[in-house]
Amino acid sequence: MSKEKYYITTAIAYTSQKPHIGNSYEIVFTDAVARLKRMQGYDVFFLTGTDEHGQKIEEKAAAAGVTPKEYVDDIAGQVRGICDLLNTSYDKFIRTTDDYHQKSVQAIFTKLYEQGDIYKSKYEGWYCVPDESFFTDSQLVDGRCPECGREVVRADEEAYFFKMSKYQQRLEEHIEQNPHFIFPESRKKEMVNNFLKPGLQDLCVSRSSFTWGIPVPFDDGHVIYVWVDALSNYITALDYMPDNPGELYKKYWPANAHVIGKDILRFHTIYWPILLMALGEELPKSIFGHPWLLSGEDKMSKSRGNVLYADGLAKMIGVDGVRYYLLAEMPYAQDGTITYERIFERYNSDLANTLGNLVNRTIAMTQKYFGGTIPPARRAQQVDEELISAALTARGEMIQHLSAFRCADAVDAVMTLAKRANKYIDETTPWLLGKDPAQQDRLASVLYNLVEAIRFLGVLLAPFLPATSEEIFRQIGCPEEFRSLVSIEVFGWLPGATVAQPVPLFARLDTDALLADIYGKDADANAKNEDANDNGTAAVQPMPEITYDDFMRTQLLVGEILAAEKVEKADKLLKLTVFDGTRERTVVSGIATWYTPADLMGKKIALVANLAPAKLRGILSEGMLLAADGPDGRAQVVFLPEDAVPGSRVR
RNA sequence: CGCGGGGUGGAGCAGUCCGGUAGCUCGUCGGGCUCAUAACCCGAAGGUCGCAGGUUCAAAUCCUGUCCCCGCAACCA
Repeated sequence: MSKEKYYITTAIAYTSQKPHIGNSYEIVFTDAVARLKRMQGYDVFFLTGTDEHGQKIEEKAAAAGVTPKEYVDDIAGQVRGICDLLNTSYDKFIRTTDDYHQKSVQAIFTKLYEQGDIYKSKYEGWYCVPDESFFTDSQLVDGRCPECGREVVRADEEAYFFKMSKYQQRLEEHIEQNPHFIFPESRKKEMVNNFLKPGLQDLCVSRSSFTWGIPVPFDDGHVIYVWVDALSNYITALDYMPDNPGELYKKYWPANAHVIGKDILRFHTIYWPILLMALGEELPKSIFGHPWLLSGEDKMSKSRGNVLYADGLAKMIGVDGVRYYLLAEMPYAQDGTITYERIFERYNSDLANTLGNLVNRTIAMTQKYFGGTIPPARRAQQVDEELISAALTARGEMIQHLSAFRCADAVDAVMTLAKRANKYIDETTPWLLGKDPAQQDRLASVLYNLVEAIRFLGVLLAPFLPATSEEIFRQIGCPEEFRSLVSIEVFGWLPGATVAQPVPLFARLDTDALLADIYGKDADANAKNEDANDNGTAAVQPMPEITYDDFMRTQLLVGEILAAEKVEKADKLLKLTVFDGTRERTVVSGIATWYTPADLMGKKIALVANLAPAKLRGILSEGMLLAADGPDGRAQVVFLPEDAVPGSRVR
């Protein structure tokens, strides 16, 4: 009898930089689901990997002075290292630079081209010959090149397009007929209302402006753009080739679930299904757009210095500590937050106090009263029933919630059992029973029930905290055959128990000391401008050294702000009139969130005077002003002394 | 009126689809216990469920309006 298959994937991580804890959430979450499915007896295939092409990587590699391949090898190694560190049970790690993937993507592209779904067309625009650049109507300044002000000509560039509109109706029908295709529900609405209803445009699926990508096989100078390349990983990983799918593909496709971030929902719920339709393949069963993990109130970003990394955190609270936080704390459909305070609080109260202490005290009592082995003679009482019922309830709820991807609820269901077991100890007062020789049978019964409840916890925690689960089994002396989901269908299947010496599962954290240490280090690191990677905070990326002459190519001048006004229909933009010592110029700056025009009137600022002009929201901006990133990502304009002379050089 | 999400005791969340005692975790205060990792158990205080109307016997929940926050899009040179 062959097992039912279950194919689940994460998105592939973009290898432009080391993934932070928010990125790691996705694979840990997916891992929990995959582990549950395996426990339920499914034949699971769990895929993750890296997306390694594109212009951004080409640029980053160049800046770092290495080849793109060297660059992505390094980052992909880090991504995989974090997946391993976090003890995730992926079956395959795909890289879009893998040979088989590239070949398959080329074959897919070719097939779509040959059947007419991809066609070559022209990207039309205004072309500035000296600058070799294209511009759209809205980018032009008075009909001229925004870069150099010269004449532009109508020109076009060749590119490949995918006929999205052809499949639009079929996709709409599919979404309607399969209510669980996109979830949570609110995300589905977003996709349908924002993108499907207004109508799909044909999608440009090739680029010729950079070379770090999979070449279009029949047309030099074009590379396949990210949509066809990255999305296809879900099938190329299964040895898919058009018209000749491999064994893995036949076995596992269609995917049961694509787990992805809410930011890339559009690509997965619209482009990807249409691509599959065009290939004549089945669509994935469901696509889950998970929320984001925010650092405090904000998105994690290096410039804000609020980035946390899985490895740094794991050093402080262990791998399962990190996993626990992610799995227990993230809401189902809303963004979650992470701060050191919350991490430590959660760890202490749930893992150390509720769970760890329960296991510890139970085992310690078993040792103390029975030398580690619970005697067979027992006597049950009414109070036992509540514990037993709580254990069975926890099993059902954990499975139900995690199957519905409501991970925090699933974890909560398990912890509820741990709390109930702690209460049971209070109700049964084994330390009193221990003093009464006549109560030996009852004491044995109480301790047995506790060990059995802990065995339930061990099984139920396995999807979330695999290492802790193992350790629990070891300490209560639970044999292999009593560690399965099936083995906890009935309370009391464990015949007896001989426990090991108690070892605390999770040492309590000295929160104050840790926080003091962290913030102390942070302050240090900021002061010295050092890489503070190790303690889980942001790293400052070193940049290549430049010469004095390099620096002096930037013409920094003292500018005086003569006038300022908000730009209409742009939340963040202020239009400034700046006197540079010679003339007045217009500078558009994205600081309206933090500064009102009145804040800036008459102020002296550092103006980058020889910056190429650019058109922002229809206004030509001639230069920029210097600002720093403050706390919370706020911009802090660098104001110069009031008596600074406009036009004088800043250096 | 570009699209969407959210405002529930000090903090973080659930409940809203299918109206009917406002629930959970943390924190605070008081008590209990001593097996255990100053852990565990019990109890209490604390909320007019953003605001204003409406429907209803009854509204956190349905309807209308309004304020505020957050994403996306636009846009940070």
